[in-house]
Amino acid sequence: MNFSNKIMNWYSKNKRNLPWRKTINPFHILISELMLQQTRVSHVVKYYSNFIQKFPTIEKVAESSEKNILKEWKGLGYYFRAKNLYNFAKLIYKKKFFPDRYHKLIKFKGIGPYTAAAVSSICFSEIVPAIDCNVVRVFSRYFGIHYDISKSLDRTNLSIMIKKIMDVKYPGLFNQAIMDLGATLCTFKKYQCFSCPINDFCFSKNNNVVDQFPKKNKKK
DNA sequence: AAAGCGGGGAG
DNA sequence: CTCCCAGCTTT
Repeated sequence: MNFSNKIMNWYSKNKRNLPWRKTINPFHILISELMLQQTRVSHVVKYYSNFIQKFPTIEKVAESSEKNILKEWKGLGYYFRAKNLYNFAKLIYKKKFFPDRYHKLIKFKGIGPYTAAAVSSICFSEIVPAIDCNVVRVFSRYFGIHYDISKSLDRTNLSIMIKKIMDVKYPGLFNQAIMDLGATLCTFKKYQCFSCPINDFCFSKNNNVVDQFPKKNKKK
């Protein structure tokens, strides 16, 4: 089995049961990804279902007020995300066409490289890696990348590497599989290499240096 | 390249 | 207490 087969096989058996995984409605997926920016999954779960129940469609959001959107966001933090979501809904409501490619999505305020890749791969099967801190951690350990790849330029290089090994038929599932691996087994601390599906060719596991990755530049 | 933006959880 | 988490925008 190649890298992708191992990941996809593991994911099909071990994926977490999360509410936004029951749909490929692009607006719902976008809401989940906006909520998940720098926010833990367990925290988002409480808000996501509540939000889409109150605002199930783009129309409902667009016809609401910013104040009411913010009310649903209360406690989640990073409140500009809610404002960006509201502005996005109003724009799309007028255009009546949901942006279905990475290069279209990333033009909207609040949608960066990660979120554009997540939505376009999950909802529209675009072959583009979604790189969040889980993905950075997994691949910096797997490849043994000896420098800080959290910066934008280096993420472009990482993206090219991932594109070569990702599942081309189910890029959205592949992206989520890597993130799940980073969230459940390849965690920051207390990682569980013994049950990892890709531990055979993992650089840091084979060299016993998992705790040294990912590399971080010292700040301040 | 670095600050600012939130709140919560783990150690 | 510090660091981190399904990041992005602005300076």
